[in-house]
Amino acid sequence: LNAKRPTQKDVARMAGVSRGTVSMVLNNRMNGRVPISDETRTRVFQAAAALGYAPNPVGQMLAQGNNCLIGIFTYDPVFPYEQDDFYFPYLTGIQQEASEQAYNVLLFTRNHGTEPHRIYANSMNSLLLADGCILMGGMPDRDELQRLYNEGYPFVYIGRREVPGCQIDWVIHDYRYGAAAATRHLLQLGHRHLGFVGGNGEEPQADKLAGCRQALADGEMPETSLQLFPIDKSSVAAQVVQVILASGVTALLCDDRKVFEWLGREMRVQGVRVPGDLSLVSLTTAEARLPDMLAPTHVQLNQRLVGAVATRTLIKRVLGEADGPQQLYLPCKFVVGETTGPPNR
Amino acid sequence: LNAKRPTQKDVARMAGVSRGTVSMVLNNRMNGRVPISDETRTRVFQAAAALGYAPNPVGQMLAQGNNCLIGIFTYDPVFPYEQDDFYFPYLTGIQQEASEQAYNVLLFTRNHGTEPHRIYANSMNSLLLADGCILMGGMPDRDELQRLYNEGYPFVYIGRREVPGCQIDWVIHDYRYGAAAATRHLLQLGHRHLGFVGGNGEEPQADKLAGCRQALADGEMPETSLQLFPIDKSSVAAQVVQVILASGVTALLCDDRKVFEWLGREMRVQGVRVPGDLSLVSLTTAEARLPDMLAPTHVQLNQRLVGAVATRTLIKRVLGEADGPQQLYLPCKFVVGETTGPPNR
DNA sequence: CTGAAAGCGCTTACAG
DNA sequence: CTGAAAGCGCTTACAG
Repeated sequence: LNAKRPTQKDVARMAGVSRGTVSMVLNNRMNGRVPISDETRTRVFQAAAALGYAPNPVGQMLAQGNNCLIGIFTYDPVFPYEQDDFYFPYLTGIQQEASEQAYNVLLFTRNHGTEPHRIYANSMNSLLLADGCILMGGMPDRDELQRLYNEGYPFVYIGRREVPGCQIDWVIHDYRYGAAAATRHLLQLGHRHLGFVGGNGEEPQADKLAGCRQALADGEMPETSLQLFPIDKSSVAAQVVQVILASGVTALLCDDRKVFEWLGREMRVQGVRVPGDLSLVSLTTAEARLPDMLAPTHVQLNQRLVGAVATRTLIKRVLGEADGPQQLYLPCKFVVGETTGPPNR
Repeated sequence: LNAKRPTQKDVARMAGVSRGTVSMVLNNRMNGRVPISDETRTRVFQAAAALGYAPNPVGQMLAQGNNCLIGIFTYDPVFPYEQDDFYFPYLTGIQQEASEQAYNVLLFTRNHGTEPHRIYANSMNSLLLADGCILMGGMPDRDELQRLYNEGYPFVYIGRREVPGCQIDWVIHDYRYGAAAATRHLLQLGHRHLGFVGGNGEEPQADKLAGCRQALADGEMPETSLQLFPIDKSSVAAQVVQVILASGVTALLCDDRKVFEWLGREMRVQGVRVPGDLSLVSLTTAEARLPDMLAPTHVQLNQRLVGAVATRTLIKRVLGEADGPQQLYLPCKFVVGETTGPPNR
């Protein structure tokens, strides 16, 4: 395509030195103890500038074996786009931390067309270009995680994930705390019969459920209950709302914002009043997006922080500075909005 | 750190073939016309699987000279975070297109601490790891763009940017069209004296201004005017609003969403009614974020599309399939909301 | 102070 | 059908 880029050899020839010297000068390294003469140095710099030379990073990477590259791989489709505002704050945190530690960030989008998205495309690890990788996504392939772990490839999962036989690194919000706080709030308002609506049965949801149950137990109230309403992709909102209404619960803990909004919309359609007829809590960050929406009572996450800490942890792991499995719970905050109130019945 | 990863040589040894053969088999390439025997192939595959071998992409990149990597570099700080929802839709579009074309995406965050963010860190092109790069950001360094262009490094700017002596590639919304539509709308409502509030004087703003002026000229109304209210980082909202009110304009075209929200907030503080006292238009996508906010009259962008088209253009350029400068205007849509109405005076 | 050589892990003509 | 060699562009001990 373009005229070939100038190479180290060109600079060396022009400056009248060897390639090794060019490398030393440009990287400001003096390998033996004796420094290179100022006169030689300026000759090299001038030649580099004259040629518009910049070292080919690929050559450097190969020779040094260190790429200064943090990968991001997600098991979720990047699309549908509605998830952007959930996914991207993590990315911001990752970028920030990577930037501070002088790493670039590599998004492994390459095989994202293939369904499902896999790390071992053609049965080979496709993550090797990065020194280590941040993994995300609701439903990872545990076998892949196990294999990755056994191969010694450095990675950190955003979200708690248990892999048989391995203690993988993860960073995650303390969903358990958040769910417990939400449950206490509902108990204080006078609710006794709570519902929990959730989708997949992955660890983050288990943590939330555990938090709810613990708060109920700690509350030591007589006659409290927690009913589960499992949903999946085939669930119909109208039916789910009917089932919930018929169940006698007066308040609903929603696994995440998506469930929260999905139910909220349907309730409005059916004329169910929130919080009059039913109190509603989102166990992840939710926002009042439309002008006529209530401010949600929700557990506010700090995705930026989680992303940054995951990156810090990963870099430590890459550098061999992490001893033992890193499994971190980061704080989240319970925020009382307008979607919860005293029970009506 | 970890036990060293198995290398091509290990596979070759185990399978009892040469390194070249391993390469041929694993890449499913038959360089001469004669295929490699099935028996040899399975031996190689088995050895690779047994060792958990995956080719080191850095080696491949160096040998092939093609990295399948699209870079993203922005002159804007990634932070403050408020810009996330403006910046990220572009990213989504880039990712999508890169994914479809089997490219990975590299975020050049590495020197993002240094102020200002530069491509030529240590006077050397830091973008070389990617085959080509998408550039973004409000206030690029034109000298860098010129140098990049002259070196033949493939890049596409998101946003029109003129560089002396070069015809660089860019992809951009048709702001001119959007601004013209907004202006026509205001004229139809009966406004005659319009204001334009804008910050930097970069090309996108010039396009918007040109659109406004053209619509005014085409309207052929007597006694219309367009007043400019330039602002910068030191501008105080309260003062700007005072100046605007005193100026006699009845409608305001805001260069972007940030200006729109900044003025909107201040007007509410001062009790200026929108659109009663003043009609307000945002010339980029704006949303009603708070429950008691009006639906904005605005020009709706399609950042995802722009990101995707920029990526497509860049890849063509990288592959040498682009002939001549690529300078594309993509459609945007004018949306009438609640912040515009007939003038009061 | 500087140069020649080996090596990083791969691919690709070129011989056999 | 397969192997030996050169080359991608760099860095890093090692000699001088």
